[in-house]
Amino acid sequence: MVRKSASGRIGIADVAVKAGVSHATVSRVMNGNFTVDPEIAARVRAAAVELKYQPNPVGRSLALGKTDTIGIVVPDLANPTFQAILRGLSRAAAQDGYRVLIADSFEVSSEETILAGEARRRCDGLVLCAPRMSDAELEEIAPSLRPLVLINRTTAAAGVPSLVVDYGQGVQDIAEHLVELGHTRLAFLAGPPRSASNNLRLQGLEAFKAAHPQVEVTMLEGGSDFDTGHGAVDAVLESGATGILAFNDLVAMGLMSGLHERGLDVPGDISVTGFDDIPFARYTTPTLTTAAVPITELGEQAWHQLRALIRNEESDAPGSRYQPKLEVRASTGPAKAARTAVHG
Amino acid sequence: MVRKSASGRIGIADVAVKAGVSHATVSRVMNGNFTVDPEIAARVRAAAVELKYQPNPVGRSLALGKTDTIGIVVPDLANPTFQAILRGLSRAAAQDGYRVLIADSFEVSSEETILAGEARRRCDGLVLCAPRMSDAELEEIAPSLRPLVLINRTTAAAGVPSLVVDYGQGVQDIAEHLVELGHTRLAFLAGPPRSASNNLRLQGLEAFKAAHPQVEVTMLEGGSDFDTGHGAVDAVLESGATGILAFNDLVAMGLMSGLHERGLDVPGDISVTGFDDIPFARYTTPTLTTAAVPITELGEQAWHQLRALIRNEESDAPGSRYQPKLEVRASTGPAKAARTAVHG
DNA sequence: ATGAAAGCGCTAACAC
DNA sequence: GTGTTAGCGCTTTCAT
Repeated sequence: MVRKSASGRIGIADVAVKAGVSHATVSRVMNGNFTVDPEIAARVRAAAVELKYQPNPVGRSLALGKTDTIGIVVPDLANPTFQAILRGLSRAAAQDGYRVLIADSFEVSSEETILAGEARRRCDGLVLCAPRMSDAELEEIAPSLRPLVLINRTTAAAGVPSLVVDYGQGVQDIAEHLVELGHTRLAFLAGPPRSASNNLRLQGLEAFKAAHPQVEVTMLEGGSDFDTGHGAVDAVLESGATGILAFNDLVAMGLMSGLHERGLDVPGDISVTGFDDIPFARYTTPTLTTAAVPITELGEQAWHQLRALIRNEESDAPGSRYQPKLEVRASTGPAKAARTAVHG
Repeated sequence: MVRKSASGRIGIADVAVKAGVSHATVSRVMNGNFTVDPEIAARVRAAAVELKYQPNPVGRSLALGKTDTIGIVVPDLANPTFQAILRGLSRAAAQDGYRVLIADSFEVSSEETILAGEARRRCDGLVLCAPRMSDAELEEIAPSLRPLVLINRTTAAAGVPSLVVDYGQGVQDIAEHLVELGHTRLAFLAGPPRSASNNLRLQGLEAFKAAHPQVEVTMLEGGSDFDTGHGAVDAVLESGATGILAFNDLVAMGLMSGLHERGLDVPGDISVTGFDDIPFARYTTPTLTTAAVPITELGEQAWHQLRALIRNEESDAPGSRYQPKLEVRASTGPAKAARTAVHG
């Protein structure tokens, strides 16, 4: 029995009526099933075009058990790193006909769990970006979120690949670079406390300190944006360090700006380094020494991993590690005679 | 008849079985229907918790005819302007329990129509961000996309509010500022050709030229990123202009960087202005004179408009106009004695 | 107050 | 080859 669609919108039933066939046939035609008589198929297609019929994805999703949508949960959509990941992910997924649903947790780790679950139920898979939740919680919810890909975080839960940038190694490379320039007093302007990538940087610094006991490394609290860097000038000067490793490029830029306002020269008085190599980094004055992370590619790879899981294929690289690449530019230079700490 | 859910996942039927009630009752409880006996309701809730049951949003969407999701179509997710709009939109929508589905058209205007339609069918409403398509096409498809909100674009189609930034006025304010500083030869480093906001800027410049016939305004082709600005140094110098209006802050930063490399001083030799007032603008060297656009707020307002349409309420402000605010910083200064055009 | 049943729009197994 | 029918998981009349 064929009824006309009840709602206002054009449904498969309307096309069926117009073409004088059953809605099953319409469905077949719309899905390219070749067992349909060419003549009838043409009639159906004509009716569909005339009525501007487009299958309702919700009905389709319910019947097929898939949504052709993936979700991504990020701690902060304002952060350029996550924007870049989102961009890479969205572009790659789009090429395979998948859309992306975004969920911003605004750095509230308790919210993350809820958001992730909700997003996952609407989608065929999930990318969890540098989640702020604890290892225990992550491991507990991970199975229920699969297919799941982790970025900048790992978990003991099975079948959950993760893509992580080796921030630890990157920080060590930067520190080595500063030491080679003669710096013996360094300071690290840290990122958000719960950030996994910040922890990796801290671990890297520990390794560095162990290898270079003669170098003094001061730890300063921070954040991930310009203002953090700009506001850290006092603390930086107080530390007496001549080589500053900022959490990321944004922080470095804010810091350089603040130092400039104080009449200090970079790298003449102080060398500053960033992290990420965002496009801005090569246009700052001076241009910024940093560690390049192929961050958009990370988003793209996340999709490839997720796609493999969704298709139930063997993942070719279950968990990849990305090595940042040191980019030496103009914000770092030889250490000048040791500065004395400035107090106040 | 109550059957257990067929698929692997926990469904409403499983909870019904466990609680010894019909799934209708479970549905009532899950939706806070108070006609259910408190004792039974408690039993159902307990069963739901124990089974970790969460209603399937797809089934819900099909039954309710709504998805609690909105879509946003942007021409380029890499553009900070659209990122900011997305952020504002996402944050505001999340507060009302709505999620955001993104569709990036990658500046391909033919793709926009398809993407918009697809996104719309999965969502309860759509935000179309500075679409590149023609007025005719926009007007034609707009009705089928409603509830629809336009950003930086208007249409004759009925019931489609739009939020537009008055880029024309902003550009005029900047140009006036440069004239007051004594500049008589200006150049505009344009944005993407199909960009509506670029057209608005061009219109603003026409108005400016009409009001200031004595001022020479050179038009230069451009784009919307750093590289555009950086690569425009030759053209800028060739123009002989002393006051350069860059399409946006990114272009301005690229240009300043390029000028710096040539040993030219900003604003000593040339004044440079941006547009948007992205956070970076106050940290460049020199700090950037620009026109501030409350772009995140724009995304937020887009949601409020869309929400009103979805709820079928009267929109309180059917189509708002945002005035950019001139921010004078250090990248603009008095014109020095007229430079002669540099050739080659 | 609760269960049975219809229906949201679609796909797919099953008959013919 | 095509129509009939039974779901997909949920909400919501309509009976009781």
